[in-house]
Amino acid sequence: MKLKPATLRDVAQAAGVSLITASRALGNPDIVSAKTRERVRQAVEATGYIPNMLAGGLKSKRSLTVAGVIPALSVTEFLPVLQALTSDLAREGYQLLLGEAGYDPAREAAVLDTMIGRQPDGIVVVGLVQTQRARDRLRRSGLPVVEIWELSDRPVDMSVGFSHLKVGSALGGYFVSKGWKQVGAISGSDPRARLRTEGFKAAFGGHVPMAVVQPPSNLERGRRALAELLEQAPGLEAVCCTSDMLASGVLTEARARGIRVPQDLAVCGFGNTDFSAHTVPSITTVHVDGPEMGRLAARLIMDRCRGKAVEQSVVDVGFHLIERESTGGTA
Amino acid sequence: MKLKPATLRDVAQAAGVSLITASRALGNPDIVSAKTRERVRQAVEATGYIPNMLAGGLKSKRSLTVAGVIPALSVTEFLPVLQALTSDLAREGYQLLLGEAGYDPAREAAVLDTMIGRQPDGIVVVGLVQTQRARDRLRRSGLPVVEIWELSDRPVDMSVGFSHLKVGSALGGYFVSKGWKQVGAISGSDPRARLRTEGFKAAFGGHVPMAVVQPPSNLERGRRALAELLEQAPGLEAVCCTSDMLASGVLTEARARGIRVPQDLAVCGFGNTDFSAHTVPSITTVHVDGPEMGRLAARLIMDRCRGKAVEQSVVDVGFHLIERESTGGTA
DNA sequence: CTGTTAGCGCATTCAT
DNA sequence: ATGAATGCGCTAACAG
Repeated sequence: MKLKPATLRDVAQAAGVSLITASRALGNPDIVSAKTRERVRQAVEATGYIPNMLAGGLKSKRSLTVAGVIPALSVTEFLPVLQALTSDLAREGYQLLLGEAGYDPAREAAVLDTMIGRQPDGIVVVGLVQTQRARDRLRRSGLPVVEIWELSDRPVDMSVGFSHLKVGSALGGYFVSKGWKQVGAISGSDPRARLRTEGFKAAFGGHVPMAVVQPPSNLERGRRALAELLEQAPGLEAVCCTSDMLASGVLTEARARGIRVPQDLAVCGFGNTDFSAHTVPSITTVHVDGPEMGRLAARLIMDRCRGKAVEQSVVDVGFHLIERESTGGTA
Repeated sequence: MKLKPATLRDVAQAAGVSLITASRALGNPDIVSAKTRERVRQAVEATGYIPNMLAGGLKSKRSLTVAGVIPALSVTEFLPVLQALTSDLAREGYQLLLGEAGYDPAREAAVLDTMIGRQPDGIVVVGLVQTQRARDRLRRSGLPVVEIWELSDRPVDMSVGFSHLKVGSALGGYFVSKGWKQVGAISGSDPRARLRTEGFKAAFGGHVPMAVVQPPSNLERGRRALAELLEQAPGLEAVCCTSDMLASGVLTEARARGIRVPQDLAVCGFGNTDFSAHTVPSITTVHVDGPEMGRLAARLIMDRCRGKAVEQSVVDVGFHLIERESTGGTA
């Protein structure tokens, strides 16, 4: 046990080579003789050397770090994205620096600033960057930036996502095609959920009874929201929820009240969360490919780091509706 | 839009002071005259300066970064911990560097090495550090390390958690006190779930029909596990699951089969996940305080960074059983 | 293939 | 209260 952690100088000394040779043996092994490489390897082992990436990054301008900013960790719909991002980056030796923006523009701007200060090699933001100031500072940083989970016609840099408005329209169109008239919406309060709900309502001329759910969108609030909605609209035939968890709450509350789904009430969710196929009845929902978005974001950033020109800076990953029992489907 | 991001030198120039005065105006504002401070502030604004924390950290040995290593992001039981950790750290200006160990000792060791290399001011590991080599290297790094979510009698450094074995024993004792004889267990395959199941089985002399669920522990696998268990033990009276999601799957499968819970089959889960109180029937479970563990870990690390001696290096946060309808309770 | 020189951007000595 | 020098640990140039 040494008091001072070993530095590259110690390794070089132990291996009997110069500092830079040791550096190359580790970072660029091909341009060093096999013998030297081996001696350095042994010296590393002997000294317990762990490279100081702060120093390396300062000099080389590559910190092998990517910043990820997410509205809230508690919102499980973002987890698949985060996970794909983390593991794809890790595979290339990059580590994720995590920040929570808390659905608060000022907080987001502050988080992005501290991120930039840590000199990541790229930044992934879940959602669109909200303040103009933050957008400017991101641009000025010159870093690759990917806004994810939502599409922007004018992204800070790159964008990977899907249209929430179109998701809502698709659901609205589906409800219309089913012939339901007395419909309702249960919507999360965040901007993207609202956007989906807007799209849905538009299919019914914009006038639809609605319950808004403050975060977190959990089972309990889904139950309460249905209760609320039924007071507003006792003849409710079908309800569109902005998350599968809310839909699951609706199923639960309906069951507790003896309302049959889908015979008395049709229900749909959003997210194709893993449980949604296995509830009773299974939940009709919209699938979006979170892992794919994470992977794409990782790829775009890696490509940019390696100087590859990115052909497409806005990627629409789309979505698709999955019809299940909760709206009369068979799956 | 400048091509080169502004450095402290640019700020100093713009403010008409020396580099170090600018540095102090930002990092140590009290020891600088109010006038100077204001001029520097304006220069910062004008230049769009964002401090390079790699450089600052290299010199000052404080990176304002804490590493967090988690088995898998997809395991939702760890999210409350992560969230509390992230937000508590953010409040003090620290950012979380996230790593996934993937339930793989070699991977864990590798992740920890790259973490150490990034010179964090502390490291939080969910679970016990698995390899001796990693433990040694962590010790040698001299960094504050908190192992969380599990207790260790011989932690690398500090430990905040609870005894999984005792959780199992408590559940076993509870089942015994209810007079159930034909009991079964549905257990996740990770070491901690197994430990809880061991504790449970011990209360029944160790011989209990069991289904082991590979990750992820989701609703579907809970359903299948019950089906499996019922083949082994058709007379099953009560089943103990290592997560609420599995328990929820059991409820679902039971309902699909016309098995009444709790009359025909009692069920318990683990984690007091937010939905568990609101399913029908509500799920008897074990509550552990994830956020508290996250907060404690953050506090221990912050304290250590500030040179405060930590009085208690192993903290047992305990747990408690919450009796609900799925085992005949009333909540 | 290897070594020498010179910084990366900042904060910690010292000095004034 | 301010400033000048020095070096954190490493790598990109260039040389040999």
